[in-house]
Amino acid sequence: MRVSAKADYAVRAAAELAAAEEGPVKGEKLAEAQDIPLQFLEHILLELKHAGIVRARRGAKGGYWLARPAEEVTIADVVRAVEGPIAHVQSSPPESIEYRGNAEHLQEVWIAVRASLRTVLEHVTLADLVSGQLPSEVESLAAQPDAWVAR
Amino acid sequence: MRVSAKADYAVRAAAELAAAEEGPVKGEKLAEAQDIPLQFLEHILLELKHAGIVRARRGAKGGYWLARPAEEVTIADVVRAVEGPIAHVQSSPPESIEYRGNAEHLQEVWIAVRASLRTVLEHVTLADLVSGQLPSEVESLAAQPDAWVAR
DNA sequence: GCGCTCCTGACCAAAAAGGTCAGGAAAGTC
DNA sequence: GACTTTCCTGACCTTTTTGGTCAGGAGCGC
Repeated sequence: MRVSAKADYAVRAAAELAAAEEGPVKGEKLAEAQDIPLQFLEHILLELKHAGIVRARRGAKGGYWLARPAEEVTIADVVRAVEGPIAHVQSSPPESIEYRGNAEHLQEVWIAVRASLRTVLEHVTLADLVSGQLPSEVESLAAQPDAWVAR
Repeated sequence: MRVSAKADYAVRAAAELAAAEEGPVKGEKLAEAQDIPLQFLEHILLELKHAGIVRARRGAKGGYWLARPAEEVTIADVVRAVEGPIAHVQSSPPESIEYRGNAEHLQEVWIAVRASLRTVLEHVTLADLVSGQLPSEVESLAAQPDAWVAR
């Protein structure tokens, strides 16, 4: 139940692309802006490209840009591109697991876990992230003082 | 963002303990009931014991039982005992991370992610899980047909 | 043709995941 | 007190994941 460095880097780089003016941004610039090891970032950007989230051009004046408008790319899209499916249990999607005995209802719990993650990740777009105008459900989750304390 | 086998096993074993009549339950019985490798399960139960969730006694008539009533143990308690803190980012808690540039608001997003996980994991108790009577917020998350389809 | 920048695969070390094995230490029974 | 049962613990193991680095190739623009 943790967020990997790779996913964190991917979202941060995507945020930089979302905020960029028209035209390609060099990998090096992204790496500097977000303090990410360049060569590692390039692998991440390649995965984002393969997932159809980003486009790229080589050569002078080359760089990366978002394949779609920032309003249409969610954080879930970016995270899935680099980490794979969200909230799998033992490497299987929760809807395909069958529990026995007294754990029968555990499936519903994991489904609910995934659904709750989706309500955040699928509703925040890169445009929201850059502007700081998060959707109201997300805003209110983050607004609870409780949410900021460790347990 | 996945649930490990260990966490899944831990919750399932805890559910069996929650459902058991008064008195200790043998590790072997738990392993059979939930189809978990016995020796692996014993390590997990030991961690649950160290976390104060479970108690144990050795010898004939020995076994494991819940240290607290099943109504007072949440799934979050069990998951934290074996997986550590929920929703850390790059091994740090989200409240302690500072983001720069256009990713500044990413912290709020990760905080919201953690909060949303907590609304499920901290509100479902072992008693809820065994009875199938999940809290209404959780029930309604799992009731959306959408929640059951992969993305 | 030359420099720039992305693209790709190979490689690497450390940690985590998911177990297994062997033996010791308590608790109960005879 | 011996014996059985069951938990307790650490060592060990293999495979995968994580978080990178390195070296070279391929396309683009001038």
